[in-house]
Amino acid sequence: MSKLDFSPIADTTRRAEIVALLRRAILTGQLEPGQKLNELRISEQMRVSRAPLREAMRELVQEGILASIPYAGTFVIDVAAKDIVDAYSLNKVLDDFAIELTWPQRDQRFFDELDRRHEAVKQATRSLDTTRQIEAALRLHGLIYEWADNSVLLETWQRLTSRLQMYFALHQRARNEPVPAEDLHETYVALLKGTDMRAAQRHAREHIDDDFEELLAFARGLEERASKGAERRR
Amino acid sequence: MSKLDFSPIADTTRRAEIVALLRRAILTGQLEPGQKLNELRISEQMRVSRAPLREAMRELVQEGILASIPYAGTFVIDVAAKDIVDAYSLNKVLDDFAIELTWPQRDQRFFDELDRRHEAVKQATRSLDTTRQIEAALRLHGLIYEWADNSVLLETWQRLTSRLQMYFALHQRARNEPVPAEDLHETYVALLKGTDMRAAQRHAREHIDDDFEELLAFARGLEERASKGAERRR
DNA sequence: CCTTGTTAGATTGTCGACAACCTGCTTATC
DNA sequence: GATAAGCAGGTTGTCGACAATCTAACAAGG
Repeated sequence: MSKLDFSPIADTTRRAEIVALLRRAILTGQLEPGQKLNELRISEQMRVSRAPLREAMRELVQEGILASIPYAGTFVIDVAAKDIVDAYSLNKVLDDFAIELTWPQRDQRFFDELDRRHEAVKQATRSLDTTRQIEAALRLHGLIYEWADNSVLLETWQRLTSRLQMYFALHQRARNEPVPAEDLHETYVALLKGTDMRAAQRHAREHIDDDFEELLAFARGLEERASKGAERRR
Repeated sequence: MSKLDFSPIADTTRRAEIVALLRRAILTGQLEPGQKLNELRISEQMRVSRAPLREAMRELVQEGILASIPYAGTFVIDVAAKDIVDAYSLNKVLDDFAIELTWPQRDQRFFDELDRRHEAVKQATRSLDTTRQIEAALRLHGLIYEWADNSVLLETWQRLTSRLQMYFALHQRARNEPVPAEDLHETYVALLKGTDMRAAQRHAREHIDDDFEELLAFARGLEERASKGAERRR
């Protein structure tokens, strides 16, 4: 009996690869909100028929980052200021819950992984690669969800994260300069290692509120652009 | 200028209809957990080609009630006891939040709608149609989410509800007798009309815990069947 | 000038057929 | 008899073509 246990091999369907490609394009902001996805054009670019592409798009619609209107087209979702407010306020509630569930389950492996991901954030920050920085920060943040041992909660957070990542990417793209925000994670990690759960929860809430103001101001700007930019869908 | 404003007309794609048909079959328990969906067979029964059927199935996979394994098939998700525990505990947290958001927005229209839905539950209970009873109860419960004015929260709850509905349907099917549970809703409605938000939240939590014990016991039974029932997938 | 009908082009939705893949059985080999 | 190779049937994944629908431009009529 071998000690080694293998993980399932990667999905080898075109569909899965298309999903990954499209998701990345959307979450990094390469595909802008409101933009229409032309099936024929994309399928030709990817050297793939429309069938797997369409199936991939259906998945992303359900994932909440694409929106489909029958016979009209499939579009990258529009980002309204209210959406960001909504997502953030729910995120706060979920954070609270995730910390509560994770708290009694913290062990050495948890702390190690926490450090590992924190390190990844620092490194990404140094590299000035904003996309990677966002991904790393979200991965750090996601640890409490992975550790909470509640599959429904984890899945819910991952859906929420897709949007948050999109919002952040747009934000970054608009500002076009990296954000430091390092020390915030420093205290976050420290509190998760500590003994005061309430303090950790409180910090998570406040931590969120910090970047929030800035992001929201940006969102209101987007809102104006979007209201008169319906014709951008082409 | 007419005062009447029209709502968007219904989706007329085959895909949308297939989604609705399949979802209903799953949520009412006509398609059992773990069961495999044969694309050719279903497409012939529905007199539809496989393309829209497959797209519909992709949507339901993302909705979390189907699971897909490449080149092996698409299956109705298995119901594990842990899933029910997870879904319920998250539901409690979301209820709390939904009540908090809805509370300051309650108005006459809210109370009217609350009564309307409560009445629908009573009527479904009298009719002994368990499926309709479940749907009515969930619709009553969903009002606080619709009123909370947080689209992300609403969407999250709807996803969660799909599963809860599936669990309930299985439960009912197994017991094969209707559940009264009327008075529980009576107090729930009364508290939502009252002035003590904390009391309403507390009741929502306890209300949930009530049916929960029973449902969980049932789930453990399912678990055993499922572990040796992988070959039921045909 | 405004409204309504028509038409052409482009795009999405659907179909039937083929290719890739998995599974179980049979057969061959030791 | 056990194991491995190979075949056959069935199912999923993908493709290219056709049908249904939408959009925008233009013409006709008031």
